Amino acid sequence: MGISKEISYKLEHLILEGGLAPGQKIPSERQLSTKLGVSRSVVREALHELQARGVIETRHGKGSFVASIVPESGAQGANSPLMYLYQGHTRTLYDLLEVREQLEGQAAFLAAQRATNLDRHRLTRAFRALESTDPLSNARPDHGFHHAIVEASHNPILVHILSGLKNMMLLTVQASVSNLNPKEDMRRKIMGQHRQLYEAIMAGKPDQARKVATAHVRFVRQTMKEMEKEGDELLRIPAPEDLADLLNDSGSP
Amino acid sequence: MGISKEISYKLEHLILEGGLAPGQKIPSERQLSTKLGVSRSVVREALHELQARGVIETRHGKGSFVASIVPESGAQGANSPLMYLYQGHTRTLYDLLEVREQLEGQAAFLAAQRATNLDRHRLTRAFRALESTDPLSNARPDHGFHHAIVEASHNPILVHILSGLKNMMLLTVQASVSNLNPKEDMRRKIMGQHRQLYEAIMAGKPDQARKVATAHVRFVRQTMKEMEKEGDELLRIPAPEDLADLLNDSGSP
DNA sequence: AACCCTAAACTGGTCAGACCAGCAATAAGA
DNA sequence: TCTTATTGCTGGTCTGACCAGTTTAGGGTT
Repeated sequence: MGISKEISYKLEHLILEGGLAPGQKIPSERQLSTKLGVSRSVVREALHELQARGVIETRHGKGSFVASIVPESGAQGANSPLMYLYQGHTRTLYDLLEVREQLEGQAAFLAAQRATNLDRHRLTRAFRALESTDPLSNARPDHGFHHAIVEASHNPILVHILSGLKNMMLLTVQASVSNLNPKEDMRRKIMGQHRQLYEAIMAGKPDQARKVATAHVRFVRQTMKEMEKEGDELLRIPAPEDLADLLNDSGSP
Repeated sequence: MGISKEISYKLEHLILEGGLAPGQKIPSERQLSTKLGVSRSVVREALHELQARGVIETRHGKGSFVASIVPESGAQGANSPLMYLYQGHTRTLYDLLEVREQLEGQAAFLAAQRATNLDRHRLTRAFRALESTDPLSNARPDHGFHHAIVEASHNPILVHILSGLKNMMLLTVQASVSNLNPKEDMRRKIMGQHRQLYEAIMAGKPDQARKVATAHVRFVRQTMKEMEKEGDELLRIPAPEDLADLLNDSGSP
């Protein structure tokens, strides 16, 4: 394997094994290059890879630091390959919701079929919390409600995938949810959908639960699509159109 | 933002937006550097980042290629938390197929909607390969066929999730498919389902495609109720070297 | 003509040294 | 003492060279 990979592997291993604590500064590129006996290019690429994976953070003029392994979200889905891949891309949101539509539907279906008394109790509590929430900070209860449904499906695979997707959504367009709800009209509709979903599951009607759940996600996706007109210049980057032919003209013999 | 980040973002954006298909070769570093007006170092670091994220694969002397996220490379998907958790447990298979049922259905639906000519060509080739296969070694063509469908859906999230699930299935009960097919009766039924699925997608009938796909997975799940297999393989980790002191001795003034 | 082998001409991988830009501590001047 | 300019760190970019795999086109040889 390439030297670069070896270096990045060594560093990552060191960091993860506890040799370097989060927040700690790692040696400068020039120091590493001399000490490791490789060129600075190699060190840079290795660091760049670690940076891309979220292991370290680099600041111009200061140095590189071990990333503070972050927050409370837990290790499980946070550093999935999916995470790194798509966050920040607008279209990702639609892809995400396209998948979620099916999975939430299935989760609701199974939940209506297999929910135990404990599940129903949790679900009810989550639903009540959802009802008595001010429109602004309702990202958390919404998450809790859907999560309760998924767990009631008793399918751990489903739980994992959906929690991963949910995390990705939060990273991709965190603001969109809070942008969507404030409109009183929207909020009422979503509230109604949640209630329908809740009642279908509690009544043990799988097919209806699926129908309502998919419709709910589809509704969110469509209204979110309409809102896209405005808004996001945040991560916008010069038009990729002229890049396309650039890439194409080398593909054909 | 650094130039490097912009470049990697541009390329990633292009790839995800479908400008570059999986497996396709991207221009050489030198070409990119001149066309984009930056140095080769920057291009290298950008590519390196994409490589670290699994978006592209790079081979010495050949070039860089858009990663067709799957099979034998398996570096990142293999050690997903999910892997360790569930492999070997029988029930996992049902959970897996319960989820797959929905996702394959959605993939077929989207494929019937959005397949390009190139997609149709690939799909046809995969289907032909599936037809002319002896029952024994048909795990690979089956994988190829379904993978072609998913990629035709043009939803990278779907591609990733399904490829992950497929890997898990392979680990969980790899032999099951080849145990299922040898029965001539089964094989013919599955063959018919594949043909129906193929034709629905090629004819551009989304709803029918979804129906057939979900029915197919459900059929497999139901007829697969007596399998139990093994599958144990882990990634070994090379011996870590003691450059810990190397890193430590630069931390103190 | 068909074959094999070698010599370019690609590709990515590494190296060296230079210069620019952000940052921080220190020395110089008020 | 306070302010300012210098100096010396840091990462970021550029250049041009060379090494190492891969492919391909020629040029023999049979």
